[in-house]
Amino acid sequence: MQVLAKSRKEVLQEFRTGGILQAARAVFARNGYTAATIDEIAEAAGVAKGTVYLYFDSKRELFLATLREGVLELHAEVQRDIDSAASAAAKIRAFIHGRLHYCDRNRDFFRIYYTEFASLQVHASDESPAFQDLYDQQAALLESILRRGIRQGEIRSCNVPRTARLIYDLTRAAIARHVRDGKSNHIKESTSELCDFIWRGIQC
Amino acid sequence: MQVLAKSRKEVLQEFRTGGILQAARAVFARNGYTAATIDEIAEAAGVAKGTVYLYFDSKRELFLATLREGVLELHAEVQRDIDSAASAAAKIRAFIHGRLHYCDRNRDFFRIYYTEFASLQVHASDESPAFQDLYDQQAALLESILRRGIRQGEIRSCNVPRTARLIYDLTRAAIARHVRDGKSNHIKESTSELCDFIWRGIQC
DNA sequence: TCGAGGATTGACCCGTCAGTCAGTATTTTG
DNA sequence: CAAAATACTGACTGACGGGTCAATCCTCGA
Repeated sequence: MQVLAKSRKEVLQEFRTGGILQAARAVFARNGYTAATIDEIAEAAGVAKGTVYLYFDSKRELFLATLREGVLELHAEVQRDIDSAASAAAKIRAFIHGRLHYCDRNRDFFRIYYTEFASLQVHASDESPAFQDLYDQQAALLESILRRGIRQGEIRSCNVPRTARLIYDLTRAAIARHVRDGKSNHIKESTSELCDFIWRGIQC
Repeated sequence: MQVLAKSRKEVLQEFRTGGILQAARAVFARNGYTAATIDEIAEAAGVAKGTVYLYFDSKRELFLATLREGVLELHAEVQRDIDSAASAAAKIRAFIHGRLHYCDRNRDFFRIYYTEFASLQVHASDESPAFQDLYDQQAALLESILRRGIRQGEIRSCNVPRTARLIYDLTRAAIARHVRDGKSNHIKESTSELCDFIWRGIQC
């Protein structure tokens, strides 16, 4: 019964962890990190406060776990979309559309992601490096798309890291508006408009 | 002596208010709203905690006053720059350059502005409307520049409000990188690169 | 110089909440 | 079924910090 017992324990572990993470995501998204309380998260998850601390060491760690979970899932999904696109233009479109699509389905996650990203930009902190790496990795992804596009004559020569950042920033801002305005339709249109802007600029 | 007495009081009022605002700006920028304490701000301003409450009703109000002061000054400066530019391209450049220039000189302000903007985007709050108006007013400024450019054949037809937002977002993101990376030079270059991106896109 | 009125101070009050842990419930094992 | 192990609970603690206010300090006119 050793194997089964262990499996049962694992299942329970996963069940609780998942439930708490889901509750935390909602509460953090609604109130922001500071205003959210462990009591509220515990209640939302249907467990006692103490139980939360059986699965996560601290409020901060719970928050970071919530963030990390979403970021990893987002990145994996977007990566898939990009890989199945051919041209640089299509890959950039996949980058934008994949993100919009994921965040539209996971608005709570995006709220956390967005504010945390902003404060990370501005306040150096201890756990910054870990997330900075995740972000940089995404920027690097865009950079390689751009470089390939330039090499193949699809994209004009430009400062690649800087341009990658601009596209990344534009995408984030576009998602913010989407999430804020609450329209879950029009994702395709938003993507097209944004791609058009990035591609052609505003010049006549 | 009525007039003089009043004037003296006013001078003192202004002196204290200014000192506290300045200290608050630095402390809020360094620690963020929640982690900042009134004790720390009071110490930085060289007054006792109670004195802070003689000039501002609450922590939140002090924060908002700090933010408002900067936003108004920024907007006034940028407005001047835009007014003295002729073409749409020059006005957009003035919009970007003016902001970069101001925030580069007032980095503490920008840190506050940036994080607050992000959380405003995501969490509806009581005092949102007042600041939302300020932001919208800036977006409207950009919109009228765009419309004029389109009318005069300088800019191609596009979704004006959306495009204005994109330019606004790009500018903010560019400043964030500047402030984060700490280079106070290269403002002109950054402006040019950004204008180029907005104008021509990345297409070959 | 005196004292009235205003400005300033900082010790204190009090609500909040992250984190703890002794006790209870549930499951497993022998 | 008893007892050991494991999971869970929620009342409690201690730190923290926003906000207060009685006491003190200054300034200035008489």
